[in-house]
Amino acid sequence: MRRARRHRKCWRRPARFNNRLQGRTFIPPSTFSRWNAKIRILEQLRKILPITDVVVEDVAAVSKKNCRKWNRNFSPLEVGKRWFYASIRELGLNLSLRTGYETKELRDRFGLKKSGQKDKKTFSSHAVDAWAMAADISGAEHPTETGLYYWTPIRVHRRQLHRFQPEKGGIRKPYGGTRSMGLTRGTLVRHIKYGLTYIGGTLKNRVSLHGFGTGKRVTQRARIEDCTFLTRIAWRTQWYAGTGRRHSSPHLLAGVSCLYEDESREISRRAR
DNA sequence: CAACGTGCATCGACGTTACT
DNA sequence: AGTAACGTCGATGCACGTTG
Repeated sequence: MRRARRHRKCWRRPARFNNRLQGRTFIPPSTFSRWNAKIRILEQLRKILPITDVVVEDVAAVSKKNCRKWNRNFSPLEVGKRWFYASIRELGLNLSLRTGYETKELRDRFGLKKSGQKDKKTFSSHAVDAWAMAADISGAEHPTETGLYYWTPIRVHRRQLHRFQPEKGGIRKPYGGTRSMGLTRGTLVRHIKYGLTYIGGTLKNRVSLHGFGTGKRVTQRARIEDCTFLTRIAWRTQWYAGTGRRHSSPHLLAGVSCLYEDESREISRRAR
């Protein structure tokens, strides 16, 4: 399928003759994407917080025996890590590393417990280790916030652009892709009825809208005229309030990212 | 033993269809 | 018009067997 496409004429395709690595190391695209996502989060956080240090739990790669060279130079984890660490330093941040064992010791020192239930979106299952490592650098004594902010990348299907099975008449319907009716998928929108949502797929001159917090499809037949376009987003974000502690500061509403401060202000104003 | 292929289950996204 | 369910597809992870 994709192989066939490679041989087709494609006048939009820009010249690719000058895309050699030129001394840079190769990172597999999927690896790059994952690590780069963390860097982008870091860059966003830096816009609203005075970050000076970054602590990372340095995970040991599963090494293949008798393959020292592979382990060092080719293991996606090793390559990704090296790229990640270098990127952090390039941002002008101090980078510290901790091993998994050190992290556990820190956790014990702070008297914190870790929960293995990763499906529970709680501080103790996802954030303790990060907090303990950060506290080791910053000197914090106990967690003051146990809420969680979830960032989920909005995924679009780019590879398959048509259904595999042709309709009657031999025409394959469009499927996936990054645009719906000329709009970029993932564009944040305010709909007359459904509110803060983002653009998903399309059907018969209508678009699907997905809830900003949950990503759940709320409608499939939204008219474009009913939408106010706000901005393009690459993540959906959701706030999980910590339990057993009241927040002194008015926290953001579920699903409202700090990137869109105007939006959240507007929404909390309405909620009041 | 590592490397690879295969089958299976699961998840989420997408577009269609049936029902109210 | 609104909703729910459905089938298809891509992505992923796992267990298992085969190969060299």
